[in-house]
Amino acid sequence: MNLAQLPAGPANSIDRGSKVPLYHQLYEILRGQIVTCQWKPGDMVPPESQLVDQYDISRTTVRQVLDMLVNDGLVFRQRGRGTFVTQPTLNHGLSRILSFTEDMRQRGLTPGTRVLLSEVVGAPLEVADHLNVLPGVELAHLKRLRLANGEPLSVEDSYLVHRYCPGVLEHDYASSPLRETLERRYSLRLSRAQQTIQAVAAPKELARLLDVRLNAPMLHIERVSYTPQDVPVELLHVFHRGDRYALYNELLG
Amino acid sequence: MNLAQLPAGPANSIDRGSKVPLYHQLYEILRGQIVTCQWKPGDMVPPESQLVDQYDISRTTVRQVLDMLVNDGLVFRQRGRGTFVTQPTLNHGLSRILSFTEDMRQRGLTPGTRVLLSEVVGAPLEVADHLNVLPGVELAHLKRLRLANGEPLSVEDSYLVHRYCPGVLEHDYASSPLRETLERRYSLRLSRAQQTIQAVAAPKELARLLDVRLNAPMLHIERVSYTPQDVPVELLHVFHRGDRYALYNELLG
DNA sequence: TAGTGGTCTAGACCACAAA
DNA sequence: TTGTGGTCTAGACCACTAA
Repeated sequence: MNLAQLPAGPANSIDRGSKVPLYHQLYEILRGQIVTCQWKPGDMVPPESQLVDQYDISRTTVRQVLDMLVNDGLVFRQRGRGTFVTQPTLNHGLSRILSFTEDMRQRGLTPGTRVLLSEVVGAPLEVADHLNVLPGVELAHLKRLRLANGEPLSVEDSYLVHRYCPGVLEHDYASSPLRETLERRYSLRLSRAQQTIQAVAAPKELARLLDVRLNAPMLHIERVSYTPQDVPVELLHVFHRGDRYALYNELLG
Repeated sequence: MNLAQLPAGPANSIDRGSKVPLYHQLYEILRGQIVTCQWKPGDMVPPESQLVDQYDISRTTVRQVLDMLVNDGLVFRQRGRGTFVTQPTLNHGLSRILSFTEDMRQRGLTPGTRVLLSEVVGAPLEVADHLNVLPGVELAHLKRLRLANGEPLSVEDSYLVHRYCPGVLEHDYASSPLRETLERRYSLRLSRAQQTIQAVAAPKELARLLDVRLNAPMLHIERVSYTPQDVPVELLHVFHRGDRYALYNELLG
């Protein structure tokens, strides 16, 4: 059995007997084409008429799926021309959960990582609260220094509920994204997250790690990520150097 | 002619002869009911079947409109129960353009304002660039100190293209929101905005105004707002005290 | 059981872009 | 002219909620 031939990921055909709605199945299929880069930015998505024929689904349902992808920012439509895969957006970190690697690539920077700490700990009270577990429950704690073009940019402090991903710390997170391991090895997909963003002053340890003066301004993000079943899995604290990192997003009136 | 009887805002009936799509007309009508608080948070929106009858529009189209309102975060649906107006969300400042007043109300704080500066100036180079006008073009410049429960919280620096709203500075912005004046007096609706968010150190003047020490961490937001025709109207710089203000939002995987 | 939203179909006609 | 997406209709059957 070869994992590459049978990815745990999305199927590529519709199962009419399944209880999963057709539009949801088709959504997973098309989304899979895009996130795996089988359809690349700028590529035209098959026209609605072709999707209707190919999957034997009504145009209304096909359009519902495309609407979802448009909402996700994965594709855009042009009347008379077609539907196209979006160029990676500039909505840095404020609409989709990005790994540090993805974020840096989008900014045209080369990512680097140094693992500072990797240990299993009992959940501190405040962390337990965010992850909806009892204090003392085993958590995987991973602390990493992030570099952009070799320069220190951020410090990430990650707490994972260990029973959902036992042995998670045995992998190497200097080179491969944590989210990738969670998805591949533990089938843990983080589909949703809540975060707060604040400006804070760098304490001594952070200042030293990031090579800034004491009390330098930092962008602090606290994020809790959830599975599709709304189970909280990860509490993440990120501290970005204020002089080197900005968030960008778009608002509606 | 009484403005209260004939608001410039949305009509409340469908015009089948109009070139504006039905779904868009219905969207404006329903959205109007909500933003004017004729339908209040928690209220049930008329069931789809009733909207179908009332406006003589097919259910598919009615559902398309409700989908848009759901996407806007204005309503949510519950199968078997109905569709309801949302409680004002906690997505503070990261998905909809909020006035300071709205923002404070959502946080349960009492807003206050002191106008620091109000003048017409020639556009500086950097500002002109953001607003897509030539350097030197007349801009209305408004600088305000914002208070929460009487304590200094933020400083807002606003630049408006003066020819779109001549005389805008003659109104009183200590008590009424700028956006409200723009919409009522000048029919300028800000429907979209782009912003960047950064942590910065408080310079001397800001530190004095906000009663923090020099170089204290501040959350800096730079925002350009656009009309529905994509004309940039306002460049806004906001500086929030880092210890008293946080942003919150939700992400998708 | 009655009323709600959730899913899905098979059409129709239109506006726009490109050849 | 052809092919694309944009708008709209009139149904159908289902799943869930509440009385």
